[in-house]
Amino acid sequence: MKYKSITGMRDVLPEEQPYWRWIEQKLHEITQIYGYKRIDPPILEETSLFIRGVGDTTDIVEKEMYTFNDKGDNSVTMRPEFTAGVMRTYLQNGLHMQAKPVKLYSMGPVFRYERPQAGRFRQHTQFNVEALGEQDPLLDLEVMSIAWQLYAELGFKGLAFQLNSTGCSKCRPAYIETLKAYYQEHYDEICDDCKRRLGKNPLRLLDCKVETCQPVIAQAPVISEHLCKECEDHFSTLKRYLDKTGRAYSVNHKLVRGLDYYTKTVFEVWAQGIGSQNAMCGGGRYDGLIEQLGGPSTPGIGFGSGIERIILSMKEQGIEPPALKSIDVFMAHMGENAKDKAIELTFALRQQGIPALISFGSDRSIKSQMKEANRNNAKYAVILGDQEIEQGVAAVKDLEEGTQTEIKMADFIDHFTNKMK
RNA sequence: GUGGGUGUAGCUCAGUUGGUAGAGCGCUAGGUUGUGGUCCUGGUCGUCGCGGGUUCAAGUCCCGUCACUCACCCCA
Repeated sequence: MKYKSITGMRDVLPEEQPYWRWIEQKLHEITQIYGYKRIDPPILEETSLFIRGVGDTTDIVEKEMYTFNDKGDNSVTMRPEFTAGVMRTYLQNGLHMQAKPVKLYSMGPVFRYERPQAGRFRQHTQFNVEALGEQDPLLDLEVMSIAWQLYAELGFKGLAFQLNSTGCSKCRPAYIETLKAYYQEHYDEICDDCKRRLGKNPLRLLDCKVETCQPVIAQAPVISEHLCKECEDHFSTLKRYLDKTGRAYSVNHKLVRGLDYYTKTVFEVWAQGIGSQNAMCGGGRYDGLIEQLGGPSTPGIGFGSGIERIILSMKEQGIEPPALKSIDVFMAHMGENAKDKAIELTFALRQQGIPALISFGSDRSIKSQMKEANRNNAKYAVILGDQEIEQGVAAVKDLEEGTQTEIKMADFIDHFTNKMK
């Protein structure tokens, strides 16, 4: 075999399509219930949009982007996430002039050049929900609830949010200084990765999985105790709203996010079956992002959810999607006259919206044609041979019951259209 | 970028102390005269990831390389 897929790129085979179909359908349904409208930004954007939007010191920007120069010598990048692109189209198309909040969702592929592993691919599919122009924690509740309701309706049990607040530009810098000072005191006790994080991304210190770092993390200052009044109020109100609506959550002081734009609320939903990549969705508030991108100061909140991860977890938990439409009629035939008639009838059925297959070739045994009907899970097999043509009938076998009857040719289409109603 | 594991038919895998390939599933044809799902029988399918080395002889040992996979990093 000469060609194979590129590392980290995955084929979605027919067997998996029912999962996709189902998730997409639920997503469209539920976003509509909450009044969110679909928006599709392009995959390719100016590279600087992501550098500015995601943060120039993040891993995503530093080493994971699919960036190249196009034929006009412009640096372009295949989106590594949705939010920056959605913000760009929000500003470019004047959505920020509309009544607030502006509530949007998207779905499509995103690209990150990472080493693939369970639940992590270089191309994966996200759906993304964004709500802009409102600082009320009610909006946090609403956005989080979309994820909640979607997973619940897909059949996930025991859902719970991981929840934290990462403060804002007023209170976070002071907390980070406190955290750094604490870690300086314990410098000899922490792992090499943490020594690096201390300089580059101190919030991630809390997230380290190395055994020897755990005692240090356990005693570390907790951000939710260092929030300003505004952030504190926001956080406690959100928790109250979550309680009120029965959304389970656990406050996770270690939950921090890798993108620079998050403020106040951050959350994830965890799931089983996706290896160590346990977040099925992740998101939070980004009250400074739009201004950062050159727009008017506008609060916002959103999340992304990886569809491949949802599917992995569904499989792990034995959640089956509804089957796609199955075949109703399989048309078997013997002889040229019968084949001509079979073609006519098959296409007439299809015209009526009845799923129908017809056997290919001309000299196949009835036996093998019946096997094919069975393999395709057809409900009925229609058998046409010289006898039937002569008598002006079609033999119809019910493959579930095993019974067989003859239908007059003149009644054939009506017979099936009535049956399939 | 770092570390562990694995690479044999379309799929899941077996291959014993080195002697030049097997099973199940699938696909296909049959089990008498035009009928499926169970059962039985036959058939189809492999440069044993790739390159080099040791050997009379390598799927089996050694080296390299690539790919896949799991984990770290990071993230959906």
